[in-house]
Amino acid sequence: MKIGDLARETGVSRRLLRYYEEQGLLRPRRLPNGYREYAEADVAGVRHIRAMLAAGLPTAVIARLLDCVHDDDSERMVPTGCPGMVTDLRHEQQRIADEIDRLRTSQEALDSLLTSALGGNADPRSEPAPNRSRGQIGLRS
DNA sequence: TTTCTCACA
DNA sequence: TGTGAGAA
Repeated sequence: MKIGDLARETGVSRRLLRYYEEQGLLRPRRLPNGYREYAEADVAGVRHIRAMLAAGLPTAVIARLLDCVHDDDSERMVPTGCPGMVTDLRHEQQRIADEIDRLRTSQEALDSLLTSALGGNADPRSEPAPNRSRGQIGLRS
């Protein structure tokens, strides 16, 4: 199938499908006219890519893990297991945990600043944010 | 319709 | 990570 067909079947834009190829996530063969020719299995492949991206995995890792999963009867992505797969996933798990720690530290610093700014108000996150939308888009009439 | 590339958020 | 535009 051509790129437009795959885009229609998966709901992923043609532009994004080309981007996935560029990142090594899809390997369509080429027709003599240069057009990409995708296999039926690429429909599931795109679903797997979306699922892994949603799990926070970077494309470089997804490229390695893509051959380590398959679909069960109900189109659920299940790992088949590859050497290094668990290591990769654990590493990503740790990276995300570190990122959460970093964000929590930022949040605490901002909470502290806001607490000072509000003069000791109990919960710095309870104060409504200032309304910056007035006089901007969407209000013409 | 599709390709590729550059620029950008 | 993902998009838009432009030229072929």
